[in-house]
Amino acid sequence: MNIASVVVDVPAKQTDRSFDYLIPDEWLEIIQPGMRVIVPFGPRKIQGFVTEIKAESEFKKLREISEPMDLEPVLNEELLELGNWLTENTLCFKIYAYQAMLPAALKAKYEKKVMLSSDIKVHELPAQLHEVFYNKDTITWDEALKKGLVPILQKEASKGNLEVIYLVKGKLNKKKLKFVSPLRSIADLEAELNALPQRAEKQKEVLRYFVLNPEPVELRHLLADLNISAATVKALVEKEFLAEQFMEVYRDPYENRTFTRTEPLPLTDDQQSAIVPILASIENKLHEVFLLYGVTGSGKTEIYLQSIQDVIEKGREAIVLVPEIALTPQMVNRFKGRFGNLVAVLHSGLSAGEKYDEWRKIQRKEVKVVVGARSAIFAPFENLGIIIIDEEHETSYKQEEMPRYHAREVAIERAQKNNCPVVLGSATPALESFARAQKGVYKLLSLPNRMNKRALPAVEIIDMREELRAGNRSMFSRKLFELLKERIERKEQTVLFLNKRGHSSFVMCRDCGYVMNCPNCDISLTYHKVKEQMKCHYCGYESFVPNQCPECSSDYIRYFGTGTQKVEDELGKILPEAKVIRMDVDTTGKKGSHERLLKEFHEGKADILLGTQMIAKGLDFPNITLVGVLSADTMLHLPDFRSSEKTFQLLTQVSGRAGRHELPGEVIIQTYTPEHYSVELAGTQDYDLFYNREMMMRKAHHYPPFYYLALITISHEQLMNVVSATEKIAAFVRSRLSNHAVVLGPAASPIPRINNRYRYHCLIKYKREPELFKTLKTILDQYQADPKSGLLVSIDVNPFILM
DNA sequence: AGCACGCCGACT
DNA sequence: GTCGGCGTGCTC
Repeated sequence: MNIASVVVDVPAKQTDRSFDYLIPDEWLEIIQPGMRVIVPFGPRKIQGFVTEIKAESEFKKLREISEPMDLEPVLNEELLELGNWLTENTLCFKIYAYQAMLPAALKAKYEKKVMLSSDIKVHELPAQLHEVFYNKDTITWDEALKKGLVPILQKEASKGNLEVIYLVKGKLNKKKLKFVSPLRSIADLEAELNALPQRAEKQKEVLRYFVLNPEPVELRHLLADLNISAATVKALVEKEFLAEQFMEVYRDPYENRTFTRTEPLPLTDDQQSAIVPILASIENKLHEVFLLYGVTGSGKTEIYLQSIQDVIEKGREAIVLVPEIALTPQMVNRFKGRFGNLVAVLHSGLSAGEKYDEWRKIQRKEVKVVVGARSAIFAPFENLGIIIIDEEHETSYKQEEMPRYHAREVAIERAQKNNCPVVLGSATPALESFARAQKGVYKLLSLPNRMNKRALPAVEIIDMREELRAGNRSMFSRKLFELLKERIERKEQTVLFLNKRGHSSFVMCRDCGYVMNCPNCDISLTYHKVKEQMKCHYCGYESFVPNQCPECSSDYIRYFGTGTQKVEDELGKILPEAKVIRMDVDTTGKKGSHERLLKEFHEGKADILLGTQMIAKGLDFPNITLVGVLSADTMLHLPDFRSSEKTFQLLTQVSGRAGRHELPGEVIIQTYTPEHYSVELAGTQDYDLFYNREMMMRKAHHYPPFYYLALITISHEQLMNVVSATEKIAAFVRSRLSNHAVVLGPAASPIPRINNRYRYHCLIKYKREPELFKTLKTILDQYQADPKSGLLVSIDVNPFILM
């Protein structure tokens, strides 16, 4: 058993398999499946994952593993297997699957260097190189490139005077601090204390400290607490009374915060009947998927908490997924408050190092619960007792890069392997989920009432066309304006929600209708006020803001669309006395600013919170009594079969922000299409009716949940080439699938060109096609193996964005 | 992905 | 005759 199968860190068709290596004797007992290793691969050294240990290999001329990168496996057996599942189900390279399961800090970085050969002295090299190798024996390849030294270095390398070496960086990246601890017994310390001369008062003080606190203490703290210098400690270390050592510490992002301990709350009858089946599933180690369908404010979180409590008591572990934007301090507090330091938190606001530390806590089994965004589904627990996905309908659970997985599917796969339940919670379940619950694939648990029977807020839908007809050209309806004023007088708070997606501010000429487009992509440029320029969201192209129309030279060229800044400006005009906090990508870019702004609002430092998507969730402040949605229908007309569903969900979520506490809430939804069922039914908050209506639409148009989808996108610099390639691919797919499947295309992608590459796609709608994955794999094999054609083919199984 | 190997055009 | 262009194919 001295051969390791290794998946190497080279994302390419030809290397998407394992390579066998000999394990050197010194590592024989150490190297295990799931560890990262450094291996020679051709002329360089790269990172790889050991997937298997075996006794024999087909391949004869095996090379040796250079060294392990971990002391213990970073992927356990279950995760290694999950990697295979991910690879097969999302059609990605194996290496991508493994990388997706680990914190970014564990991803290898490579460095190429030129090193002086051991038997060579600097003066034996050409004079030109004397300076660069003066008192060091390596230089980086980058430096050599910059200084134009590559040719001469290569010449010396061929003579054997220099060597090109490849380093794999990013081994253990733990934060270590210097600690001091006593090396002798307390009695010895006391003896020394008495033996020390009078003038060694400082040393005595240190000894006295350790007599009282014999545990290791961080050097920095010791020095500060006793007001002594490092020299004092050093003297005692030299006399071998104390020892210095480096110990791993965690960068704890929540270090300076205290969490108020909470106890389980008594459950309402509804909650009680919902939690019973979950607890039974935990008790019997049964894999079941529950859809916890509960209106906003119905107390889903308490069910999560008490289920987790039960899991922990049974010695098992829990994963809680929360959408990134809902992963607020409030949310974290609820879990930390209940389970204290048994909780690890993983979200994008953490630095790479902090994320790695949280992950280490999981790996070292120091925590029992992980709360995190999508990728937390890969937490390296070994004895999962429950997986909870809150707001399960959120589209952010689908990863849009490789591997294009959906956290819900991964959760179900992991839960199956761990014989534990999955709880999907939502007030507005994804249609797919609710349909499965209807069919009995998932078990439906309902919480139809808000806690303490508090009423859902009253929702009023305002027809903005009427406003226009009545001569109101502002973006605030008369009703909303009136209520806003009222709230300010009553010192109550308002949340204004701007649905910006798809309608970011663009520049348009009012005379000729000219819209400023990106020269590389077929999409309009977005106006950025901060930098006072136009920017392309897809390729990063930047341009100045025109003050004259390039087409007709009109001066009436203005930015259009309602960005948050614009709303803020207008608010300043019509309600100058209102204090507004704006939350969007511009104001929350800096780390911690999101939290700070919410805190300020919570403390009542503003009357109005104005924002986009990011304020739709988790906001639970007692003083919010009015919610205004400025334009409900901005994303209704996107080329996306889920746009109605998304609109309904978003409006329902936003409405739920109002009146969650004692004060009753009011909601104003402004729209240009009040008759659209997703707007209308969001007004009455009638999910069931919406579900029925939307299901009819989906059935009629052959969309999920009636059909599965797979999207093939092909791009090339030449339009002709994309079209013909897409035609070929579509024809091939048609020939291989049954006639129950619908193959649409070739069709231009909704964004027909990105970065000067034309994009065409082919959409497959199917129910049961055993040959489909094989077919898709064949397509990928053919085009990925042939990069010189210039064609890029990407496949998204169950796409969420059809662009 | 790198990188080496290899087979054709313009230079010391 | 060689230096170097980047097409082709391999990496255990």
